[in-house]
Amino acid sequence: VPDDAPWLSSEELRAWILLMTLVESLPAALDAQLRAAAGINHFEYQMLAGLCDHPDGLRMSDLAAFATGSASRVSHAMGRLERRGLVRRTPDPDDPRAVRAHITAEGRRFMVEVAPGHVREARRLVFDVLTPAQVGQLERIAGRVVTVTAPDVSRLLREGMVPAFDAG
Amino acid sequence: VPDDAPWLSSEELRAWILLMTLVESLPAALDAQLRAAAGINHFEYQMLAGLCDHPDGLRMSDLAAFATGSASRVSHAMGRLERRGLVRRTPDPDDPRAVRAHITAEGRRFMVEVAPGHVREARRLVFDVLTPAQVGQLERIAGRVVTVTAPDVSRLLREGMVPAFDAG
DNA sequence: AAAGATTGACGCCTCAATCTTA
DNA sequence: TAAGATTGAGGCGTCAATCTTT
Repeated sequence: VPDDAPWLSSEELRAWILLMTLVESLPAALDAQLRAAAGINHFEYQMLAGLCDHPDGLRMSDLAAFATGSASRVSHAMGRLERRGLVRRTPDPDDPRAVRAHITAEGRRFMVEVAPGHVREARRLVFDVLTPAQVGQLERIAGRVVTVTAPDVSRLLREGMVPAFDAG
Repeated sequence: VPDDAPWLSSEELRAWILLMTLVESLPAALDAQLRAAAGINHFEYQMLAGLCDHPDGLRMSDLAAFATGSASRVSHAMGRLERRGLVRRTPDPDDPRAVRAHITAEGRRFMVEVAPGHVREARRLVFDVLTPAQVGQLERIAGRVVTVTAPDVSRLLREGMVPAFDAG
């Protein structure tokens, strides 16, 4: 396998091992905090955060792109959140085939309660251990990789759809 | 919430969104490639890679630390791989309570076949889109975060236990 | 045919309970 | 009591099938 770079250099290998450890352990840590504090996982949090920023609701397919999940996954998760009264589904006014997802008043209260603890956890796990320069490097590195692993999200972000829960 | 930095700056937020997209999409992409090519997931691959580098086998608990998973997860995964003839379990010669996991000859042939495609995928998704400088930045950034999210792995790596499958 | 969405079966992982040996 | 490991139940996500509307 001559041209095709059969294996990684020792530097690449160290980076790879640490990256694999990161992508395995960081979601686990975020899930653990949210599960203990609020009984939801990080995917459900992202969905709620996205819905918080869209008072008119989001179509299920847009919510799926937004939270980086399949249509099926979003549908199942919406069912769980709906049972808890945190979200609501209505027909889409524009397209009769589509369904529009909304956050409820109770869901909003829930997020106001949960978000600060989650943000603290994000700081503790990531930003507190990085320098400002490293935060910039991380943004560019993750941006490059995501271009390949999640091109649709990459495009959404480049087009200015910035999904942020503003906690206030 | 004055002192406690209630939310993220816009730079931190961009980095966070991209990082979340990364940790969600990269494992999914690696799982997809391995599942299509070899019928295993990335966690099972990591276990097999670790066992490849240890001809005398590894205790289950060491294998768990190594692959960043719980004892239960490793036990279930070993059961699946054992059914396919890729690994073997023997009593540990030193500690009668412990179990030692080994890769079989068939498992070794399997990895020789599967590893190149997986490495190509790692290159395609990560290293091909990063500069050498960014690979170094990534190593340091991931190393910092992992210190918090997976301190045990961090310690193992610092102590020189470098788990690499050398493909040859 | 194809887009938007849902459903149920199956697979993997977590959690708590259990077993064995120290 | 605790360490090492296994087991089974239950939860979440994937996949394929399905339904409706265009």
